[in-house]
Amino acid sequence: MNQGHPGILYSQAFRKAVLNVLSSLAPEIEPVIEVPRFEGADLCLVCFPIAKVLRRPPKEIASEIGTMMEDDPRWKLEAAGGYLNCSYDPVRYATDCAHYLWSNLHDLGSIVDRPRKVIIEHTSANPNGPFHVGRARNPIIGDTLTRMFRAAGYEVGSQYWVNDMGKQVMILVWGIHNIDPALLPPPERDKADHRLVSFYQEANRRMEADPSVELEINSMLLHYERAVQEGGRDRVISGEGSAKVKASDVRDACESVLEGMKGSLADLNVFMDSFVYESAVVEDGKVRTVIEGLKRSSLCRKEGGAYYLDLSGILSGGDDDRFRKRFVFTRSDGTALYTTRDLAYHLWKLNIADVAINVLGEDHRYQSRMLGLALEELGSEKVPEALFYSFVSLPEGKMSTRRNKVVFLDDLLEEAISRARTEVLKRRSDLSGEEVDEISRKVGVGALRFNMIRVQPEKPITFRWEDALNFEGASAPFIQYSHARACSIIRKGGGPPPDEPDWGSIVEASERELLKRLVGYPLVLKECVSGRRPHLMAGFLVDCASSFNDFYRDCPVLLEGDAPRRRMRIGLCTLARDVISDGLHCLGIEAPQSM
RNA sequence: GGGCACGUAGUCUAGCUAGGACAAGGCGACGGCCUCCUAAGCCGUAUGUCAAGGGUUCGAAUCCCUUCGUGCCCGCCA
Repeated sequence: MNQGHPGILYSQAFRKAVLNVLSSLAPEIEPVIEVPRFEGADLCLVCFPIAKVLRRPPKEIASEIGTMMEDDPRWKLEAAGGYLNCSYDPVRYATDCAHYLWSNLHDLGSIVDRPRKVIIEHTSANPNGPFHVGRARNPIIGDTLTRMFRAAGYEVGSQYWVNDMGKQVMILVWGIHNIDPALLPPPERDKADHRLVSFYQEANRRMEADPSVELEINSMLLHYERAVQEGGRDRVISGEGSAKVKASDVRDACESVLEGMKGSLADLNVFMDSFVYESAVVEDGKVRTVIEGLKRSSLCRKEGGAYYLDLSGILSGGDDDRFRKRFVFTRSDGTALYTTRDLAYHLWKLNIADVAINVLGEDHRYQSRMLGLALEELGSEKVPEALFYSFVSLPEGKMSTRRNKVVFLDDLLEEAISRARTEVLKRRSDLSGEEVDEISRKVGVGALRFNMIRVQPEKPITFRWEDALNFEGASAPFIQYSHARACSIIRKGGGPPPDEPDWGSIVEASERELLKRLVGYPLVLKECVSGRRPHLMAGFLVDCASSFNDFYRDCPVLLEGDAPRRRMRIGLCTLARDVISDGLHCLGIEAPQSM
């Protein structure tokens, strides 16, 4: 795992050298060594803390430590202000970076030596209609994280927790069985989720207008839960006055809508490893077991017939009676709630994984905290981690499926791909129709995913078409373009060098900068994974592409007359190509060979 | 009422977890670069009380406190 990474090796060596001198000067001090912001040095020793202990000027200490340190062929030292700057020998370091990358090209990401089982739950949107852009960050963050864990060597599975027992779904089911399709507007897309969402929307309208509809839906919900609990999937759950609905129809409806939703995910290069249905944890008795367990808790209280955990001693905040801190886990009629089923699911999940990560909208913060507390109360030694994201909003405000004030993910994607197509056609007249299609799709999907992942999840995003579909500057196409350029050079240069080139001919600053940049890949991936900060990869790849563009500008490859140097530069292109395509792969963005 | 987030140039963001040298990019604006490996690129110019105030520190965008603004949540809904 990252053995022999030059960045780590050099900084460890520098620290050791500093420590050697410091042991005689101020043995108790732990030196502060960091990477300086400005260019011109690779590391610096911050001398202010030492100055404070020794009660001498930092500037003086910096130069004194500098002169006391033994000469090392790997670097040059220079005192500046209160800092002792360390600049690596440029050719030596670049050569080491290149050699490291070349030797590890096929397993650059691996950072764990023993696989740990990780389950990442994400998306988990109610199966009642197409995805809208408001929650589009969820599958993108979740899938990106999954890909990164996998690249880093973890054993990882992504799970979609399907809510097939909630009211939203029952509204949809009621609608499908009670509304005449002829009365509905034609669907905007021939896809199950788009076809069926109109039933959901119309059912909502009828429910708001007619209280008896809501009563019927609630009753269906109750009968459905009993049927599932008792294994009676064939049982009729609807009442006298409305169309006959069987328990199994609910699951069928969910699966139909989900088929459509899976299609949207696949279009985004998002693939789930498994779908876990809520009804499954009810059916197999997990929910019942959880309820029994919670009833034994010292925090358990009963009011009416309902049971809850009293969390007022744990959760902070005001104790006004209107804002009770209760984790209710059974209704007075004895039935379970969503949170109870969620708890059962998590208990099972934590049992089969070392780490469980949930990608959740910011509206789930409170609930997620409650869930964690309930798990602890049940004696679970593990609690899921949560990665929260803020919603994508429209310039005019929040999106809502119910009120039909949405941008559908499918529409956004289609627009992105068609916008990409016009860009491709603008530049390339030599491509076949299929090639144009393929490049447009890769660029369109990439632009979309990049835009959603580049921002820290907890920061809000306002959706604007012109930003989302901007193909210039810090964007996926910018990175893909550099990749395509590298591919083109390699192709025209006769393919990647069969053997490791002699890196000794590296002279140009932009060659060295490119290598320094690229060698950061394993470290960035590690930070993305262990810090659960997938957005860092986006910025890193922009930097890589930018460094490659500098190299491209300064260093002709195919026109280079000196054969070893030409080979070395094709080697550099190969390294850049592979690091960029690995990084893009982590982001679920395809790297075109040509564009 | 309370809890939890967020606030960085016209605009969008990085940097904040682990405080360090003049706050880094993108878009937009303006001006340049295709007889040379893909101009989705490159070069240059202009733009900032890092929301405000206080504190800790040799040093604060970063840590602490207060205030303001925005969003989310506080159901025997999911």
